[in-house]
Amino acid sequence: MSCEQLFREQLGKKGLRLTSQRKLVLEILHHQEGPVSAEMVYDSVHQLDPQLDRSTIYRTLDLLKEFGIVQQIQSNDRSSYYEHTGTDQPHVHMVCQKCGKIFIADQKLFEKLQKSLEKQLGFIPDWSQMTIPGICETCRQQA
Amino acid sequence: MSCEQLFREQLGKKGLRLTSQRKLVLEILHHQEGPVSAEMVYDSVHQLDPQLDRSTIYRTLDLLKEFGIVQQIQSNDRSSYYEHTGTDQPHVHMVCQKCGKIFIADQKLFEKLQKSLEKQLGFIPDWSQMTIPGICETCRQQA
DNA sequence: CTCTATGCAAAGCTTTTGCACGTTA
DNA sequence: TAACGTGCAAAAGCTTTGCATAGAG
Repeated sequence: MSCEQLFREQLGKKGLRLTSQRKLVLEILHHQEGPVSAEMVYDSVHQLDPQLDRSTIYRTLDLLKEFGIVQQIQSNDRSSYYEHTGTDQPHVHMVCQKCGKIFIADQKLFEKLQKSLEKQLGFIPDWSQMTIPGICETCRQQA
Repeated sequence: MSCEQLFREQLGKKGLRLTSQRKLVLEILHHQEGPVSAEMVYDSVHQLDPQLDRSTIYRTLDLLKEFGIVQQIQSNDRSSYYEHTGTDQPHVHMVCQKCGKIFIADQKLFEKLQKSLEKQLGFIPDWSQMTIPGICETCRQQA
């Protein structure tokens, strides 16, 4: 099933509608590589539909997040980033504090940690929303 | 060496000065249990010195962070939290996405993960700035 | 006595909201 | 044709900044 169909279906379940604006936002996210900010989505979308408002972007991103079609990522700046995951597993992101580049970590590395946290503190982490700050190899070599 | 002395020394290195305002902010942080927002610091500080401005709080928190005397924590709301670490090791925080409570994780749990990330991606994480989102035990039982 | 720090007021930035008008199913 | 969605404008919330004055060393 295509992403758009999935979106339409989920919207339908809640009595909501698939509009051209919602389609466009999803379309843009679909063609992005890696996480993008709401502002970046706006920029792309704006070129195709100059009328489309930022508020519509935010409202659409909220829905897509709710449906698990995109994941929201915390960054070190003040804004959120969004990544289209489709039917893939959500994954953990690492953000270089120097260059801002975002890396993706192997999910397996977190399995043991997850079990320990659950056992010790009863806390169940949601890795999909997590960002690990740090320094990437390139920036480290430059320093 | 006391925190204040450490602060004064670090300030001195940069030709900066230890003012009564900076002392007060550090003092307040020192007597807090767990992480507090800039606004919470402001509230406490305000009772002792009603003149002291928010901008001074932010400027001071930046310095303290730079010196490693406090660590800044991302939360699930849009604001930052700060925790006095003094000479202790910085630690990883977990934030419950439902009740907003902040937990502290055992640093040992992260050692293996750290090695793997460094080996696989050349990425060196800065745990002191990391926050793990998730659901705490209490909220889970209520659901 | 010099250079830094502060308070004040205003602006910045991302995100949210209220409302009248369009549009979808 | 009844909800629902959109654009617009304004506001909200946290944080930053410019500038004149006050204060530390």
